[in-house]
Amino acid sequence: MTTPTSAGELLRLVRTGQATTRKALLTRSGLSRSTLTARLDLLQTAGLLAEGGQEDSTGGRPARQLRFDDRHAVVLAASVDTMHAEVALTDLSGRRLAHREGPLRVADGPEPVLGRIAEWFEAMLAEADVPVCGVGISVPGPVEPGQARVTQPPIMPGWDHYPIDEYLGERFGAPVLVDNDANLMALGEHRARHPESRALVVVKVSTGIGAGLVIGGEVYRGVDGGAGDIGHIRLPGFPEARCMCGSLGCLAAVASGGALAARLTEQGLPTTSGSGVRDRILAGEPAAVRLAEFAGRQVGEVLATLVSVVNPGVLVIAGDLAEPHFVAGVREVLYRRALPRATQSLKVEIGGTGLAVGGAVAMVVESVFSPAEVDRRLTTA
Amino acid sequence: MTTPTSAGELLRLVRTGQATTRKALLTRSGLSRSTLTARLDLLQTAGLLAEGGQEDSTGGRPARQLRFDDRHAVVLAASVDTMHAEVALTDLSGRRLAHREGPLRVADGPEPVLGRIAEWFEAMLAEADVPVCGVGISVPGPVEPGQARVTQPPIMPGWDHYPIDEYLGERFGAPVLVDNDANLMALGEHRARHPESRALVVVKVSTGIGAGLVIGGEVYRGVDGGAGDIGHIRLPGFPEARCMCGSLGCLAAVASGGALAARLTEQGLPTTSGSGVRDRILAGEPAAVRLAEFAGRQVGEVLATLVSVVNPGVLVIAGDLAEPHFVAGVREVLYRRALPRATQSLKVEIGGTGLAVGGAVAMVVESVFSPAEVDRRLTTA
DNA sequence: TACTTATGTCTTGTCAATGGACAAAAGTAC
DNA sequence: GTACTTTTGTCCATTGACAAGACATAAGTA
Repeated sequence: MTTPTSAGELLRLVRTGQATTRKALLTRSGLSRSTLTARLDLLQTAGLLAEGGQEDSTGGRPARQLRFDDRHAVVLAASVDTMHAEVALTDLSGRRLAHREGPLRVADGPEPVLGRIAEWFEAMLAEADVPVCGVGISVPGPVEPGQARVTQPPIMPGWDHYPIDEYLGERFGAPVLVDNDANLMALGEHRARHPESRALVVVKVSTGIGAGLVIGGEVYRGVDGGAGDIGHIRLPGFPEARCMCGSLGCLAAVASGGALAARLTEQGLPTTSGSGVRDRILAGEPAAVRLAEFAGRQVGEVLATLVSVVNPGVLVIAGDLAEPHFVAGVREVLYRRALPRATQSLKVEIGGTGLAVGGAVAMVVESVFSPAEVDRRLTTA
Repeated sequence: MTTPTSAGELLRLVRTGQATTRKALLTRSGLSRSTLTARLDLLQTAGLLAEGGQEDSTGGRPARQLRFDDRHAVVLAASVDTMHAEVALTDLSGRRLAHREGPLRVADGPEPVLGRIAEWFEAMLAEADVPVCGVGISVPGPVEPGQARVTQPPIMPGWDHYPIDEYLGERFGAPVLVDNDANLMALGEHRARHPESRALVVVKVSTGIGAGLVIGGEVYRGVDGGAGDIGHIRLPGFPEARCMCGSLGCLAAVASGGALAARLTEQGLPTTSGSGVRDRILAGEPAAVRLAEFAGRQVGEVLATLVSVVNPGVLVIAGDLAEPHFVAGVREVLYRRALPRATQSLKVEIGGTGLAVGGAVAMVVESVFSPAEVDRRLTTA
């Protein structure tokens, strides 16, 4: 059913901006006009496709633009972080229609956290009365591929195998998708800023350290869903650094926001979290700046290998420590340790905010409006 | 043309062993019997498909087996290594019909080396009179994706951009495909021993050090074709080790066969190449064994990060140094430095011989008999 | 007003594939 | 040897998707 010219595929072409007029779809799909019209009619009556403005005329009648009807449903997305959470109600293009955020301790366990998130969701929904097509949640822990549950999270006590999908699914009557924050940040960054990149890596450095990989346009998870798990690689030379995972000398125990907070506190500058470290760095406190560069270099040691192995086009540093001093440390080691071949066309960037929420929206929209799913709904309806 | 049930796809199902009887193809493809018969007839008259033996009866007429006619053409494959080359004439399943090998210095330049390889090819062809469907060459240097030429090879003087495909293509009247040895070893290992693995890494440790990745069944090359290029990551702690790439402290300058040969020579045990080092290790010479374990640990440092990033199911150590002492060093560091999550289901193995030749054959066969290519030929013929 | 380009809507023909019906082949069970 | 089962081949009418045109509008520019 899902051929390269099925209705679902056509919708994908429009949705991803690869073809936004009937003319473009005609040449791109190779379909005849009659067939194309029939398909588009189906999509339009299903409310998936809408007509937009007009192209500039090239001498004759201007082409009418087609757009994915991104207003006929909304997505609920949430990013749960260690000490903080953020939720958004977006249209299907990821535009934010409403937003909430606030302190929320993931360590309090799933029900308090998800309860608060559900309250936020409901408050946002009260404002706009549109059906919810899906819920996407970003969590700071490992998620088994395809499951909506966290497994053996190091910093999420009480969450192990908690049925996040059931809790939220019953409450909002929509499919619930969950993934790890680094994965979703990578997905969000890819879709929002580097849709053409064949390989992109996001490294999140906050309380912990983790990487997300997007390869060939899809999140790469590895065989056990552990790909990108660089936070607990043991660095040589730090046998005394105790990590919250229980080991000694982990990268996260040396260079994460949590580790730097502890060091600053030792040095008489009480700091409790990665965002506290960030504040001190941004304020220009010398000790914090030195530590940021140091941490950047440590992470850079690992990223040099990562870049040599994966050879990505884009490397994004995100999270609390994603600021110029840290990134300078990363760059310094990266360019010293990795081959020019791997770094010459590499872009190293600082990530924006809201990446995880954006990735969660993308995950939901691409699942709910995948060509196969769209075709299925059109034929059963 | 290439639908999920086209003749080419059917051939692929048979070739990869996913469906080897008409019955199986029927249920698997969902085609009607008439259509399936027509497709199979096409493939049979084109000489691509042959009938094999019979399945065991399940109470009635036993199903006849279908097999890819792996005798109707042959593949010429060659693996060029630094000091040695190996060629094979194989059928389309990769079975060796003839074989040659001998010392051959890649540093002598493309024409002497390719000339000798072409002589071997011709000698082997004289024995069996079957058409050549393609030529596959494995080289110890970087190959631009999709090209049949080496670019800026560190250890192949005179080969830069040499048109290998033209030289051999004119001589044998068949398409010529070229790829890096690590990539082809990974492909060969995947196809021969781990066809189900979703992510497999081969690390070749001989004169140099390089890794090849097979992800989702295909060779992963990264954005610039540099993926797996771990030989010249600079290790901390070896500022004096001069590498043939011109840098200092590269992994290859510390732990490759070439580096160990130099160290052994310094210690009064003259050794010229990686295979010389191998001989001394296998002979149990204490200095060589100690060095092998040392080198294994150094490579293990890098592989710990690789395994954490890629989370492969299989890690194969191949090349001159692929022997138990070296691998013990790798394992020791790997399990100490990487997370259990990444290593618990990881198989660490020692690679067999002839992997690169096997990979070269697979590269050729899969290119020449890809569904798209098969469909194209059936329709034009 | 003439021309150009984009789009919608018919009709008709083509072609691939289905779905049976019928037949034959090649085993097993007794 | 006979009855039954299962696999395979073949023929043919029907279906359904699509292409290819023809024709008609729509909506701009020169």
